[in-house]
Amino acid sequence: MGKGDETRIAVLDQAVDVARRVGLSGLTIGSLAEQAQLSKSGLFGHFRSKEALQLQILEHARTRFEEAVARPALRAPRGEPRVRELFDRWLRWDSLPGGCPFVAAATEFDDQPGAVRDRLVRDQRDLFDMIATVFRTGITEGHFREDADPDQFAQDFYGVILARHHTIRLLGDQRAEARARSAFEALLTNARPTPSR
Amino acid sequence: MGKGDETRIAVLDQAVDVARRVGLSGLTIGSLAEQAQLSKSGLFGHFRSKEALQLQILEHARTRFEEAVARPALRAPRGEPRVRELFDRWLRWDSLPGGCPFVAAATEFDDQPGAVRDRLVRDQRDLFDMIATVFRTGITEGHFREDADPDQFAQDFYGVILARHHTIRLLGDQRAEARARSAFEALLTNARPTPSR
DNA sequence: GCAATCTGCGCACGACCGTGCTTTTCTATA
DNA sequence: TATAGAAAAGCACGGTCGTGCGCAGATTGC
Repeated sequence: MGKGDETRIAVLDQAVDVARRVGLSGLTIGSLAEQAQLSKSGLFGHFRSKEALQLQILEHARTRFEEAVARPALRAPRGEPRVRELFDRWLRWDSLPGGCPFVAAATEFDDQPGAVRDRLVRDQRDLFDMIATVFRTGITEGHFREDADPDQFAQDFYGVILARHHTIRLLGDQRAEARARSAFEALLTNARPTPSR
Repeated sequence: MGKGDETRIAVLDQAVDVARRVGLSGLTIGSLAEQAQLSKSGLFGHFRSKEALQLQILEHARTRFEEAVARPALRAPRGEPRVRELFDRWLRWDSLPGGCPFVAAATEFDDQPGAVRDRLVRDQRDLFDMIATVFRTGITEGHFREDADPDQFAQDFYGVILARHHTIRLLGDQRAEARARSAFEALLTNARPTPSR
């Protein structure tokens, strides 16, 4: 890895953090260069356009997410423990300063067609698929009902995270954390097989 | 109401629609003027700054929300019917082109201190309080358990709406609507008194 | 250790931003 | 209908945005 890639990655690291706070369009090349102690054109040279920069930021964020949330969760035992681990790590990921960058980006770009949006859609779809897949391991393990709907669970799961995200970030209400966990427990309870009597 | 107020309100009407799509900062005075068939300075004259414009947009959006969602819902019978009516109307409100403007604004400003954010916080808090209050009528009516937590319900309620918002707007998955309704039913079921056996 | 390539800087550009000031056009009232 | 006042336009400003070009210095492969 040459010097070029080195600084490019350093820039992306910072950029992801900035994107958490101000989003992908709020982010400006000038201010990013300042933070990275680079000239505007010096930084710009590494990416050929702002859109390319935004795409690389998304890619970088995804890598980070996989390292911090997805991959470790998949190492937990199949079924409910894995679902729990996923939820737990997701909350921690969303608790980093600025919150989950995908949430910010999704709200920004859901009405702006283009390559960034396309990429975002792909990532979001993968996220949902992952939740559903992890949930399915719980069905085959007998932790959850046979007739439970993994896609329904995925959407509900994400809703719990989003509600906590909004409540904590905007209202600053720390009790949102406990409520999210409580909502998650309710989700699991509803998914479990009804005890045969 | 003189001519001034007339056009000011017409501008705000359009501005709320634009804000749904691009948010409060994405919105620009120039493009807004073009849409309203006004000169940039002509439009600007009605608001003394962009921040003032953003604040008035929020106020206008809130008025619209109250007309379309809050007030009509409060006319439904106390308890579960009222909760249902609230949910139903909320979904319809979020289904307008661009989605709920508060969701967009909240994500934009949750990290940008200032008057806009302050206003947003107030509105969001009122929203949550309203949900909780409506839910409480269900407790006193005996539709919901005595020990149910209205604040928990409010956060869960909002989570269902947010998850649908994201899934439909970004992924374009129309099944999200049905899943949201299903999640809402589960919320209600969990809140009902356990049948005495 | 030299040469070639790569990295970063300085500078400038055109576009658009929010915002004022001045002038023209419209509106409402006496 | 004349006129005071409101509404809108015209124009210009300083600033910042993304982007391009040419050059100096650093890095790297032989």
